[in-house]
Amino acid sequence: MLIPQPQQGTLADLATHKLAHSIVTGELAQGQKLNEAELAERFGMGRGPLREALRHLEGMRLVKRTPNAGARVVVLDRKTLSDLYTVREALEGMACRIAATQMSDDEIEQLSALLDKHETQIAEQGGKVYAQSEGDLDFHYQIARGSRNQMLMDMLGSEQYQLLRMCRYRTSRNAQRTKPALSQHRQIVQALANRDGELAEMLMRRHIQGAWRSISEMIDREEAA
Amino acid sequence: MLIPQPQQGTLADLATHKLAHSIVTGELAQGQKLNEAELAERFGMGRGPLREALRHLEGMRLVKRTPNAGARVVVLDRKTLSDLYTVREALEGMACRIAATQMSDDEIEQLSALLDKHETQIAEQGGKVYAQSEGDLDFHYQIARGSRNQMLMDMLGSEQYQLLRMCRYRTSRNAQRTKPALSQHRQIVQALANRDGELAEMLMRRHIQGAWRSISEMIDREEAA
DNA sequence: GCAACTCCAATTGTCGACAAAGTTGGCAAA
DNA sequence: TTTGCCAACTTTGTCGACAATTGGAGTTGC
Repeated sequence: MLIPQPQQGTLADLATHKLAHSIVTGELAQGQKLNEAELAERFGMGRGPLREALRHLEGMRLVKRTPNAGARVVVLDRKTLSDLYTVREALEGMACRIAATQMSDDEIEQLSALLDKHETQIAEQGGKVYAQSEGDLDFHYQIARGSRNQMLMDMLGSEQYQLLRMCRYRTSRNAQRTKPALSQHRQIVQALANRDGELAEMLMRRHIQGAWRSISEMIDREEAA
Repeated sequence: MLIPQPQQGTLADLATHKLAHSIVTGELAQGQKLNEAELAERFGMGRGPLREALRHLEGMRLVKRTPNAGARVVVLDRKTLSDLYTVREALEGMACRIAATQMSDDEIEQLSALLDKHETQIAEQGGKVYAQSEGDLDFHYQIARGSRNQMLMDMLGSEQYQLLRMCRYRTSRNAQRTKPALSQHRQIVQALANRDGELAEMLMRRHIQGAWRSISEMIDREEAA
């Protein structure tokens, strides 16, 4: 689970995690109004902690607040997603380049093993693309960790960037792209193993560009229907 | 002023801005404990809005909270700054590449005019490096705007990223680097005018690497003393 | 029939008070 | 003198109530 510590100290943090999860999984629809009193009751807490949670989620860009008019779940329109993937390309490309010089041989080996696991999962899957999607995030996060850059790790992984997971949940249903993605992942690991940072960055950027094209086409089809 | 709307609706937002400003300018020292009751009184508001503001600042990475132990101003140690500049290199490089194809001729012309203004400011300066520092941020933010990518703009400009301004305030006092920086800025504008995105990205990345080296050396000197 | 106005309910913003956790200082025993 | 424990104080976390603003329903006038 990539959502940070599900339970910890304060109610506000708990509410943050619950809400983030509900938003990411789509349990709370995009653009939906978030009623403070109702949510507070559902979580069994007062409105104070819940308001703090909303402020935190606002910082995460998962909700959008307008003064005196409450908070709404963010809507991932085409432009927002496009912007997101551009940022991702820049950040993950950088992470990959650094990881090539910073990761230990052991870590790269584990990354390779992770891909083996994905491969068997895909082979025996059925409709469990969801697992692959989460696994894909794992792969990318491991590389972010490999950069030894805490800010990159925060932005790409735990805290910031839940937007990406949200996007995944929406689009992973009919993702036909698992096999080419896996192949690209293997290429990236190979470049990392060769300690070729420039190549690794380039492969990662192309990988993300490809993912965006795939998602973009999917949105086109959805809009046509 | 790059801090977004100083006064707007709610007290919590107001407190957010005031606190952000105090932290960025160093009025609140790094690592300083933030006492809720005291701050609430100073701002003339209850603790509720102030707590929300702290949550927001936590999302901005300007304060660090530990449950049941309050919030402290973040400390910019060497590693954090290094990570920050790496992220900046990736994001601003990307912004610059896109801006080369997206900015209008008029915008590029204005950018060039901005640099002219900086040049005269530097010539007649004295010790007013501060103004140049803010001006430098302006330059970088204009390029972010040129990318037409709202997420990049948020990350590099208004909301997120006040960390950078904080760093600037700390290091701008004895910045000897204004002249080479201006020259690099001009090169970047030239690349933008030529619509050469790849070159513009490369120049921007080198520019930021140079800035980091300069700051890194400054930290070395400070640590030696 | 449509527009605009008014009033009302619902929702957000704010405050003060209480509960819980953490911190500090002093006191006693080794 | 040092060390460990205990108690009081400080600070954070939480709740309920009140004020202010908004959005909408209903009504009235044109």
